[in-house]
Amino acid sequence: MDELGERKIKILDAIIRTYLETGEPVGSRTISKYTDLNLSSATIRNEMSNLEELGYIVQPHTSAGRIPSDKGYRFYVDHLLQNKDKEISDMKDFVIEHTERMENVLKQVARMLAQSTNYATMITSPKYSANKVKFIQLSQLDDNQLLAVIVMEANVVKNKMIPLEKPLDNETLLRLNVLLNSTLNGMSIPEINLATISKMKEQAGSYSDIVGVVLDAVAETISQEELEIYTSGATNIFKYPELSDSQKASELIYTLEEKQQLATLVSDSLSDESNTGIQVYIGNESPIQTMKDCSVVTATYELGEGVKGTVGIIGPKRMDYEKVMDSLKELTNQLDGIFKKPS
Amino acid sequence: MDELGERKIKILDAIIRTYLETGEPVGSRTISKYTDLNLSSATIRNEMSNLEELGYIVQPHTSAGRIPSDKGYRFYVDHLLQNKDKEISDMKDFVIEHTERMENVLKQVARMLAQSTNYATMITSPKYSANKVKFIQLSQLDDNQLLAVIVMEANVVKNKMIPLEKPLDNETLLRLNVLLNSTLNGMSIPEINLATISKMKEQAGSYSDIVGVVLDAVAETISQEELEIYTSGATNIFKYPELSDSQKASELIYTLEEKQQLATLVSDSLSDESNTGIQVYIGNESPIQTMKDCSVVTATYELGEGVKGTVGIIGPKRMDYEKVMDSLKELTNQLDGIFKKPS
DNA sequence: TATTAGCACTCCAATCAAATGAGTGCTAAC
DNA sequence: GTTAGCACTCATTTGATTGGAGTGCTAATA
Repeated sequence: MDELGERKIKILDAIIRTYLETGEPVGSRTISKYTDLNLSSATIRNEMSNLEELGYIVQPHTSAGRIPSDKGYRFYVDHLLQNKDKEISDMKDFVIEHTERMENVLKQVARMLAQSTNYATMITSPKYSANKVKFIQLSQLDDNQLLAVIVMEANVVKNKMIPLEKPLDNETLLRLNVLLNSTLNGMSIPEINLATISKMKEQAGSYSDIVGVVLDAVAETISQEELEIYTSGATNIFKYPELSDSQKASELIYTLEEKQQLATLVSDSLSDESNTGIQVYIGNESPIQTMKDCSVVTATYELGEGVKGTVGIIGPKRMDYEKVMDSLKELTNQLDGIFKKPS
Repeated sequence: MDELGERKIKILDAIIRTYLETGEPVGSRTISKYTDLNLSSATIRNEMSNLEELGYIVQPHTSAGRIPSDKGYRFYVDHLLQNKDKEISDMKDFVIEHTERMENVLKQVARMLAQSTNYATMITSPKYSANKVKFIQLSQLDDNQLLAVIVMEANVVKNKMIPLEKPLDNETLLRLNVLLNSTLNGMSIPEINLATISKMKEQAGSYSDIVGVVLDAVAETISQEELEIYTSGATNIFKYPELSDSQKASELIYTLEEKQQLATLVSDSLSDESNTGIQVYIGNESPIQTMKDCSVVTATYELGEGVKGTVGIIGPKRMDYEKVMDSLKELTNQLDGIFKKPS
């Protein structure tokens, strides 16, 4: 709200709102008519000229209307978009079916969000770094394979097949199971480091050779954290002419399909924590090059105890920030704790 | 090779081959020059006129060259594309990294295939209907949860969380495990029907109430066959102008993203088995409406014992059928048996 | 009788000019 | 400080023109 002056702000606000609706450059006459400022188009023109000099708006070409610059959008998001904390009553409720496989829940969430917003969406699996081991079991599958089943605190189950030279006898298997459970139980992933492992190898005593193989496999499985990213609604971008020419559409959809690049967004959004938990990247603010003509809004959802994931919406710069941010708030609220009670 | 006559066939062949390369309607003059027929353009014109009457080629508009009709492509694929069984030496080898998670292998295959062909690709997880149960284990996870781990013949592991009212004592658990393994071991999915289950409930005797819950959960888990479909290279369609206008591209990419519709292709391709295992759908021959401007080539891969999956390539009608079919053959060969030796 | 040369005709695609109109910037008056 | 008025700019649309590729048909040819 700095040195802009109230009138300029009102005009900027009007310009941006109008542009968000129409997607067309907006001219002085429109503003003069559709605001309660009672100023002639000429005056508006002067102010617009100023606003342009200050970098808030931009002319696509001489003698066209103005459109917001990245700086303009930024100002709008930071200052003009008052979060009026409106009642969520009229918000479409996110009916999340209670499937047990988290994967399916996430896919579903992405799809619903895409449908209700008409933008492209992404959601990551939660990062379980703070998650603890709850239960481990080794079973002899056949003569040369061992199956390790590991259950983490939030009922995340991991499986690992371990090849063996020769079968283990029952007693060894039992001991191993006891050893694994008693040592690793309640530990979180960062705590399971080399020191822990070598200590266990010591305790294993005479078996230490075979035990080593097993331990390494188990440790690897536990600590390997696959960050899955699910996207949906990629084709929604065709609804916005400014994104739907072959070139841009292709690049955008490619990044959504390939997903790796999206990971940068995630780490960004998880670390830099504003108080609301919602982050807005406008145009070049996004770390992803192909999204320079887009805006990305991300939010963090939390299932308690540092178990966090990211959900994001990708749309044109003139996206409906208000609706999008509300949707994300609502969604993260609902998502929070949905996995707490299993099934 | 019916009543077409050798010369007509040669001309048709030339037209299609030229069109496959250029993507432009091909005129009589081009054919007259680039074939060894030594016929003037006028003669070619007459023949083309005939071919058009017979429905093999089509004029986009008067006074343009001809392009193949669906019927023309069909003839080409059925009769002109002699599978010369060329040495696969010059084929780029599919280097499939040996990750243990099948999911990742499939994703990788789809991606590589898309990259090497420049078309969109899909691949399904194998259908395990004939697969047998190898190992089952129930574990008491905590006071009100049981974990069932089921391993199938091809080392496919399934997990299921079973909610309990009150914990089971050790003996019951042991008995259950024995019962499950002794009864279900070696059974394939279709064999596990209601009769089997109720018989087991009988055998369970006094526990039958609690056993029922567990059995149902296990049976459900085993029989629930999730047909996963992975796609890749959707944005490759932008490389073909005839597919890359907003409308078509959007619809196509949407079907690739949503995937459900692709399932119809799969069942089709698994059932109707030609001797080569390769199926070609040209334009409207495809069961999927949005692909009427595309051709789809599918192949079946088999991991032995009726464990089958489908892999497919989606491209413009003027795709390089020869290369595509070769690639698929090569791929299915490599894929066959890759999961036989675990890890 | 089959093939070919020649020519009129069609139609797409590219090019260009003029007309349109939304919007600006500037100046002079209020 | 605000406004009316006017000249100017420039993307977009429209229509007319042209060029070229290709066909279909007819008449000549082998």
